[in-house]
Amino acid sequence: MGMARAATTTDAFNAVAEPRRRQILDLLAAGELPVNDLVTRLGVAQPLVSKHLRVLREVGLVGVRDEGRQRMYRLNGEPLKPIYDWVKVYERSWSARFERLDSVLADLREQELGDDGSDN
Amino acid sequence: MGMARAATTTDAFNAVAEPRRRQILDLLAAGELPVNDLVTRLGVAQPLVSKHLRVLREVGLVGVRDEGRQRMYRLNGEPLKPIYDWVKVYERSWSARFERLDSVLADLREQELGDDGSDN
DNA sequence: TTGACACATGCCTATATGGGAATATGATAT
DNA sequence: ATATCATATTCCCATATAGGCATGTGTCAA
Repeated sequence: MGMARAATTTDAFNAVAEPRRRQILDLLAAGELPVNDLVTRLGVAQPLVSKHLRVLREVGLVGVRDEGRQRMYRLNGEPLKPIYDWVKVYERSWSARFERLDSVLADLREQELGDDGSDN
Repeated sequence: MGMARAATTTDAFNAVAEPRRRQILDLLAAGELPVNDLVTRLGVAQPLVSKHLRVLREVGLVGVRDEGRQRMYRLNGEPLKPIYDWVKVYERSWSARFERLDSVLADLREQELGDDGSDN
């Protein structure tokens, strides 16, 4: 009764963990594209692209529109918002913008710990 | 010779696809913690926490320090930067901040398409 | 109708889990 | 030395892929 890794269709986090799917989204960011264009630009087999698109569709990251025999895929970035919101908080851990503030806070913390009441 | 999903230790994208690991990072964001504190706060089995910590360590998202019989884990957010950088670009697809600009661009595009040279 | 084109789906395999249970490792206290 | 506490590792299982290949489905042209 073991559990495996969560499905790629569980949420955007799992969906975009796959590099190929991020590439697809990057390509769609410039505008609608039919599957074949994605196949050409990615240089991978068509069924594979279709499968990745299915995953992206199931988490709502892309939408489709029928146009003749082609299917035009378009980006829908909204499901990425939870990722952005979550990761944004951690920006302070690498950005130089926060370095000064962090060092000040660290100093305050040290001062507090070392403060034994004496005024020296 | 089939390929499976990339290892969770491949990069931060795969590592944080697991909700439990995001929880761990969230807890460590407040400061160093020993494994047992994480076990208590997460309410999951200790071996499971240790395994998640291993994954996080392998992608560099946490560091460890030995303190007696405890192992103090600390956050290192830097590996999250690629995620932030990638997802940041898509903010325009959901944020209201960009809605006006986008609608202007859409109008321009339509105008261009519909422009047949007549001035009506 | 027949054929070509654009996609989607089904089947198969090797791989990588997340979690449970038991056990191993390491440090501290007695 | 021994018991105990704190973590890590190992073995196991069911599940979920990503990719390759073959095939099904739907649309348009001749």
